[in-house]
Amino acid sequence: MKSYADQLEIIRRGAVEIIPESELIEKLKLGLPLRVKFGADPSAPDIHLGHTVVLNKLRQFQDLGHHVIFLIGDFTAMIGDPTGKSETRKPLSKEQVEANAGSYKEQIFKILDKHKTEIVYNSHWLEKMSLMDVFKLSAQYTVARMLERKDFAARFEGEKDISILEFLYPLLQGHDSVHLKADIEIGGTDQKFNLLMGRTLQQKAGQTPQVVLTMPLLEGTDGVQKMSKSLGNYIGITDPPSEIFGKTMSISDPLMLRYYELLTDEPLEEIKALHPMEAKKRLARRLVARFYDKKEAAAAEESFTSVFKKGEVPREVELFTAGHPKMPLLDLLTESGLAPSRSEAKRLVQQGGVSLDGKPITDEKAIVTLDTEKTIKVGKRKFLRVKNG
RNA sequence: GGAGAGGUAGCGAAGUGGUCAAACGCAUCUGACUGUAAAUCAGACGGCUAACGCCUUCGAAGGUUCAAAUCCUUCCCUCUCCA
Repeated sequence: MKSYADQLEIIRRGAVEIIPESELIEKLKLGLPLRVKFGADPSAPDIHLGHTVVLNKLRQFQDLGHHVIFLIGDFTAMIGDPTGKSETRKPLSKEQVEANAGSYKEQIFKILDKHKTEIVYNSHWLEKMSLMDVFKLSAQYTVARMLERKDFAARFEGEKDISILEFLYPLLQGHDSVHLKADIEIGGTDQKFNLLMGRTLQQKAGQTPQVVLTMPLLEGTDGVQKMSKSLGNYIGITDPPSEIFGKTMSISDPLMLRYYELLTDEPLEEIKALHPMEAKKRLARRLVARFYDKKEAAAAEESFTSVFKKGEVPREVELFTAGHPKMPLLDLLTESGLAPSRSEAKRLVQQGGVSLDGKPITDEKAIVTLDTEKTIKVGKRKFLRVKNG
């Protein structure tokens, strides 16, 4: 095992806060594997770059010889979002949770070391709690202190609803730490309050409180809001190489630097010296290589260059088989899923967003003859090959 | 339990009997310009129709009216103050 000072340096990189660092040092000095907890919400099984910020940190812990406990919050996911306002937190059935958890496992091992990861489900212990247990847990914290959480405070001020259940979530998450005897818990900065709850409850349970380590939230491709699937501003780690490459290329320059900072360990000064586009390509290559391999990365770059520099059609384009040899363009667009409705399809055509074999079509009444295979392009990056079945 | 305020399209927010498929802003989409960047400009932004137009939307269900997001009734939900 590395010296505690070396470990600390690695752990610090990218972290927003280590609470408190002195306790972390003490724990590291013991020279024993620490129990590093991370809780995941299984409602969104598609892992994106935002999640990888924390996963990378977990991987570092593994490489340093520590024990990672990957907690799947299946119990809370089955209850969902009590306010009913968030689309992303609908209650999930047991089957859905299981399916999501399965796909989670597949994905996290693109980053984590399978052999050094313990996966646990909080339903295993939360399900067994009696009402009395819940009462006892509730009695360990007060509403006043609960309102210290920024998000609660804001809603309280703004006269928005806060359900009682929402007060229970942090308590349950803290209780998970007690149950797992966590030494360290990692999470995004938005989780700070909940992570600290673990410390409080562990202390009351007579345990040495966990050290809290928060990582920054990664902004999505829009550069403003945090990356999330529901906002559609994400780059998924299971996205095809060309998508990862393309999405990365379309982020803004400042955002690119942010991604370098949080997703790589390259020195930023070096990156700033490059032409922004070169730097972006390098980032895109690195990301594809991380989730696939170098060969895919090179192929994605080549394809990107040919499509957007030379205006060619990408090599791999999905094929749609039409039912007729001759089809109105609008039907073709809607039936193939390129447009959600005829009105939308018409709009796209009228606005010059549709082209067939490289030729723009602005006549919304156009009929497409499918004697040979044709390629439709919609917008800047949607391609589809169509042929008559 | 009492008094009051409110629920409008993805979000925020106008609209209080017809001119409302519903102002405006944000987000989104398309085009131009570019480095598929940013900024900017132009346009679109419920569905169906070639089009006149038709159909479905303003918490839910009924009702009044030639006509309702707007008025009435009941219900559901949120917030504030009082108890």
